[in-house]
Amino acid sequence: MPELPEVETVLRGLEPVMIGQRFLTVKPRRMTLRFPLPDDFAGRLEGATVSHLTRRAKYLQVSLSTGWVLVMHLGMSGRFLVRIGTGECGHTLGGYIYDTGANEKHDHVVFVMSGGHQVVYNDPRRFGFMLLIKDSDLATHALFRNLGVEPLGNCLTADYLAASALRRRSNLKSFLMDQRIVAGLGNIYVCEALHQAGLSPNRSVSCLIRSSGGPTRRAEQLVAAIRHVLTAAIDVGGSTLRDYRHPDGESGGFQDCFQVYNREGQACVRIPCRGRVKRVIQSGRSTFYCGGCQR
DNA sequence: ACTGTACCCTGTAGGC
DNA sequence: TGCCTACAGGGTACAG
Repeated sequence: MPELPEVETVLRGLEPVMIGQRFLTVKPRRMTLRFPLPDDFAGRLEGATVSHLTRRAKYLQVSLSTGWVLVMHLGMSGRFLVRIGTGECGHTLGGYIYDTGANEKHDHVVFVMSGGHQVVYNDPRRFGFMLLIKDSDLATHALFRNLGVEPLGNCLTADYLAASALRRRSNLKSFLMDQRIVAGLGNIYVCEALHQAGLSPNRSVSCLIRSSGGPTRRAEQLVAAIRHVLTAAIDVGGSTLRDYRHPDGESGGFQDCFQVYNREGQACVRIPCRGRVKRVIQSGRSTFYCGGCQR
């Protein structure tokens, strides 16, 4: 579900209700999501104060006063909802203040914050998970150790893409989906970035490398396209498909900007391209692209 | 070492 | 209406 722009939007929605606040009560309504919740999950969070929130790839990291970090991943269908709560006794004062359409049956974890909000984790498919990792172990933890560069950071360059492509023989789609290369891209934004760059998802990654070993113009275009697509998506609060919502219940807007994703059979929007959007399966996932302008 | 497949789980859309 | 299949934003354990 959530790719980088959606996780970034969730982060921004949670910051105002979590930063500087204590966990008063933590109520796991189910002990296992994708993995079991950490031992004594509630006990280790209750009383701790949130110092700050960060995002790495598609992970949310909530840093605590205790030196631990609550690491959360939303999987395919995870979402956070914010309710106005009473705090100490955990009774809901106003119920859902926003009509989000969420099914309460899938509210798996409730964080009651000292500021008077309840942060509810809802996840029908339960592919999401939560972990507690020591701050000092974060960088070397198996989840983060092998992650590639942040696509919106300074490390994503045409040189980096070309160098990463040297050791590989896959196509561009699989290459960009690989979190060890670029961390945070998913199916939607890879499809959109490749369309923006005018590159076919079937093309070999070797097209990024010059014979001298340096980056090609295609590599430059790809970097610019990734940045552009992600930035535009974050600006409108990510994409809302099916059940994804912001913590405040609002929908994202980027689904209205899709050029190829979910548009199989429709006309390419690029002018003067007259191609139609195709859907193919690559590595078991749908790829949408225009056979006309993506070469 | 790399690449593709099956799988975790639930909900929804579309065909009949 | 119901039943069936295919498919969904992710990541991992395997087999080849």
